[in-house]
Amino acid sequence: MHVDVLQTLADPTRFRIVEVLRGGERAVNDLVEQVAIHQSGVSRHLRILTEAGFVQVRPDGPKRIYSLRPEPFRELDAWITQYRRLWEARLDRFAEELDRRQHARKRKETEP
Amino acid sequence: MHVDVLQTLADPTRFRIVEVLRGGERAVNDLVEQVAIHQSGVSRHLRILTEAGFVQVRPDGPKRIYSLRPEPFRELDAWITQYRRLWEARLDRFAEELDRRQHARKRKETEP
DNA sequence: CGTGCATATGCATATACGTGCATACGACGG
DNA sequence: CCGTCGTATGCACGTATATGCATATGCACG
Repeated sequence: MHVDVLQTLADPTRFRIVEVLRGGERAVNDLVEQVAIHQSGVSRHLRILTEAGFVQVRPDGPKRIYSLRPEPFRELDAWITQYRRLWEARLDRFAEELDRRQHARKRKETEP
Repeated sequence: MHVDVLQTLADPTRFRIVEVLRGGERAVNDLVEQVAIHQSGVSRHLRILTEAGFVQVRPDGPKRIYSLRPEPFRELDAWITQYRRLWEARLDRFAEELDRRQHARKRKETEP
């Protein structure tokens, strides 16, 4: 895995933004209301998140609608799998197989 | 989840240390050889990792043997589960159930 | 076109943090 | 005891980075 993914998420404000976006796509101003910092800051964080692959933008009139992208989360999930043996022992194989199936399926389905 | 976990991992040197420790317990000097910074820095990082719950120490003569602890990884894994729906859709429930079973097995969790 | 709303960017600042150096602390062997 | 090896800590420094303010850019509508 790559530390950049972690560094991107490690900032409290960006983390919050990501969590809000988990609830669905949002315009910049909607995010500003939830994060307690100035709008310029939010825009800059969104830039960073975009460059790191966490979010994508869709213009809607004068607004810009941001939403999450799966890749970095997937990467993180794949990485942490290597550490599952720390708390599993017996279920390890089972989990790995599940993981394999998920990756194999690769069904794309957008959200509820 | 809590950002501290991410912040702790977000430093390249600490990340490296964690990855090395995935291979098993190590004394401080063993780690120093692998991370390209001064020994004092490594000790400092180990302190941070300890306080964040990532590692534990075991004295061995004059040496100190560090090893990984599962909790923060578990926490991270639990958090990322919320985002699995970004790339899965149907297997989500299955994964959750597996997760539940894992948690049920090891019900032991409190610390300093 | 000009006005207003939504978002991005340049500049300046403060603060946090990783790092090295020197040194202190602790354990063990002679 | 005394010295040495292994590790932790105080101090000083440089740098990265998050933030606010002011302003630029972009888009819609009258």
